[in-house]
This record gives sequence, C-alpha cells and structure tokens, in this order.
Amino acid sequence: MSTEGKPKAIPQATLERMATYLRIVSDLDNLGTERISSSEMQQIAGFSAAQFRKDLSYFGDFGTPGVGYSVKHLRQRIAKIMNTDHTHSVLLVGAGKLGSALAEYDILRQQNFHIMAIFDTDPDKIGRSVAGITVHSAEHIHDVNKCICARLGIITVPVDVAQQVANQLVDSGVEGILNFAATIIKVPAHVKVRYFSMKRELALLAYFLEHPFDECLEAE
Amino acid sequence: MSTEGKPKAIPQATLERMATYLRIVSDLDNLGTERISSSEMQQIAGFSAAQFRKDLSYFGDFGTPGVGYSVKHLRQRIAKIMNTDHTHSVLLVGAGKLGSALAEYDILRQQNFHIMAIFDTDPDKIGRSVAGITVHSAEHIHDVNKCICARLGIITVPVDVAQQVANQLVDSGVEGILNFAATIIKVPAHVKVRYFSMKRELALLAYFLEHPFDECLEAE
DNA sequence: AATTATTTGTGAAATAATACACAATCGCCT
DNA sequence: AGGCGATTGTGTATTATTTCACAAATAATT
Repeated sequence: MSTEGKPKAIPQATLERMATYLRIVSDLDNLGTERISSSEMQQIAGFSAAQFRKDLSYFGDFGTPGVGYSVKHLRQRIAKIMNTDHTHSVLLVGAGKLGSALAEYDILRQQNFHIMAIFDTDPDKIGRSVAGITVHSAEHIHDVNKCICARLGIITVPVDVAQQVANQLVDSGVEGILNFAATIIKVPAHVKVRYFSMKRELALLAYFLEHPFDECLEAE
Repeated sequence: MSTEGKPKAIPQATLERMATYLRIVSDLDNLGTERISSSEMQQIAGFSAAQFRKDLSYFGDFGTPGVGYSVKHLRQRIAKIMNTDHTHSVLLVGAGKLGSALAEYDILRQQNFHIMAIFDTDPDKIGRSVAGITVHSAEHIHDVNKCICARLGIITVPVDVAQQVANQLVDSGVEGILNFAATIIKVPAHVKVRYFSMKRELALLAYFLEHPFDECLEAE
C-alpha cells in the first residue's frame, strides 16, 4: 500500500512491541501456523489489532488486505528489522550465580545470540569453566574482543564494579549492554543500555498489590 | 504545597521511575547522604529534574523549596508508596538454573522480598534443596500457600508449562507475577504480570546497533 | 464481472506523557 | 526584618503515543 521505505522516527514503545511480535510469530511459525490476522495477534499478544497494524506500518507493508499476514514472511521481515536475522556475538561479564545461569539457561538454546566469552573480576573464578567456556580476567576484555568483535555485552557483576566493567566493554567496541547490576551506568551516546533489576520488578508488582485496578492493560 | 492526597491516575512510566528513584535514594541513604536536589537526581538517574519533581507531585509534597529533599524521608515515603516498607513473601516456581540463581543471587540479600517456597514440575527436582529451601511439587502450590499467604510469584519454568503454573499461582492467591518464561500468560484482571525475556532485551539492543541515534535518552 | 465479506494500512482525532516556565517557599546573610 | 539565591511544586504548552474510523485491497461467490 505504501510506496517506499520510511525513515521516520520509530516510537520506543513500538520497538519493544516489535520484539514481542517477533517472538510470537516465531513460535507460530515453529508450530506450523501459516497465516495470522491482526485481530488474532490481539488475542495472543494482548495489544490491540490497530496497535499491531500501526506498529508494522512504520516499517512498510507486511500483509494483504482481506487475508492477513503470512507468518513466515512476517517472521523474516521483523527479524531483519530487529537485526536478529543473523548471529550476534555476546560478551558476558560476571560468572556468578546469575551469569552462569544466563550462560546456560537461555542463550545457548535460543539461536542468534552466542556468548563467545565470559569474564570476571574475581580471581577465584578466572580460569574455571562455565557452560563450557573458560572464564577470563575482566582486564582482558579488550584483547579478547579483538578476535571476537562482539558488539553486545551482558553485565552480571556486583554494583561496585559495574561502571568499571561497562567502561571496559565500551572500550572493547561493545555498543549494546544488558545490565543486571542494580546501578545506572554512564556510557557514550552511541552505546545503548538496557536494565533489569529483580527488585525493581518486584517493587512494581508490590505497588499494584495495593492498586489492583490501575493500568490493567498492557501485556508484555 | 498541595493540600491533600491525590487519587489521580498515575502514569505507568512514573511508577517505573519511582522504583528507580527508590533504589537510588536507598543507596544514597546507605552511603550516609542526607540531602538531594532534583538536579542532583538528574545527574544520577538520567531523568530530567522536572520529570523527577513531576513524578513525585502525583503523590504529594516531598521536599522543601530552596533546600531539596531529605534522603531518609524520601526513602521512607517512596517505600511506602511502592508498598515495599514491609516484607513480602514470594513463591518461586521453577528450580532450574535460572530459578536457582534468582533464589540465591538477588533476593535473599536484598531485603523485603523473601522467597518462602520453591516449586517445580520436574519430579527429579522435587525434594531437593535449593538455596536452603526444599523444592515442592507444583501441584501443592495451593496447599503450601495456605500457610504462607504469598501474593507474589516468580515463574522460571519452560514455556509449555508456564500458563498452567500461572493458573495454579493465581488459584493459590497470588496477585502479582514476574514471568521469565517467554510466553504471554492469561490471568484474571486483578492479577498483574511483568515479563522478562533475555531474547527480547537482546533483540532490542541488536536493533539499536543498526540505529545508534534513535532514542538515546531514557535511562533506567 | 459484479457483489460481498474480510482485513489491511493510515490520516486524523483523542489521549497521554514530557518539558517548560515561573510563582511560592525556604534558609541564609546582612 | 528584609533581600537574595536556591529549589520545589505545578499549570500550561509541547510533544509523543494510541485509538479510531474508513478507504483501498483481496478472495470467494454467484
């Protein structure tokens, strides 16, 4: 329907939903589903059908009126948009309980994000093997990443060394950081940071325990 | 400055930031800092000073003009608002790598959220001990929670049993769920769900690798 | 080929969130 | 006691996002 690519500003919220759409269509594709309509997506994802269509419209045309969307096609297009149509190397810093769990739990099975090296600042952990990968000293992030050229990093170290580790990651060429340490880290403008804090999530849920009817919509 | 409590609708985004403010003032308090101004908060949190003041204004008056905010007072007030001024019992379902790591890593040290019971659907895991807590069968969630009365739950089971586990949690009285399984779960309207997916976060970071100058603001 | 039942894509309207700007307030200093 | 510099709290303006509503497009049917 539209004619050409649209270099408009994409709402942050749209991008977050795109990642969810991608997961859903990937699941549907793996299940063998061939078609999906925006109203079916509403059922599955919890966002409105119009929201779904509007989100996609920022990136061009995806479906065919009267029919819906090809799941396979949607998956390919969104994967390309999200830049997950190929493998990304990832550095993991922090070989503690959480870091080890992440290395084994999610990544190795879910394609396209490969943890290529693990680092730690704790001398006791250096040299040991986690999820089949040797743990290096965090001092060597720069050197090791010369070979790997990873642009993504995950921080699972204690708060007091998080900033230092972030600096080293950035220094080694990392441009996207997922930070599990409960502290805000300062990075150059070209580096994107996403945060996750268990306590923060639980605090939000605790709030809603006393305010059950605020904001019941919003799904993933 | 204002006269009375304000039962206005609180923006979701404000609540998310409130949780961050709470972490920051808690840290400052522990460090012995006594006062903070909104502009100092801007430095630390990355949100604008006006944003900080506006967010607080939804909940009443907190500071004194010309002086700033008492860190201790702010901490108490926000903790009360977020409902984290007392301990919450939490149920954890899924004693795999991630669940075990969460049980040990974050919660036990960070006060006010206590994992009181761990469950799993895998017979091999039932009866074993994780982080000093015996793993029960997920079938017994309802019974066990009769004693515990937890209103918060964490799901770290595989996607195919996530919905079933969610149902059992809700059935046992849980009203807030933190879901690490990569699937959207359906719950009654009074139950709040927060999602976390590693792949989703990494996909977003991957997007920004190719779009480094979109949305550089936004901190935690 | 025309008709109907669907469903997309999107401009415009409605809603929500953020940034701005400044009056009100406070502590300090003289 | 009054003036000054600093900082809050908030009404308003601005910007961003979501919702709505419908024309355009398609397949199926007759």
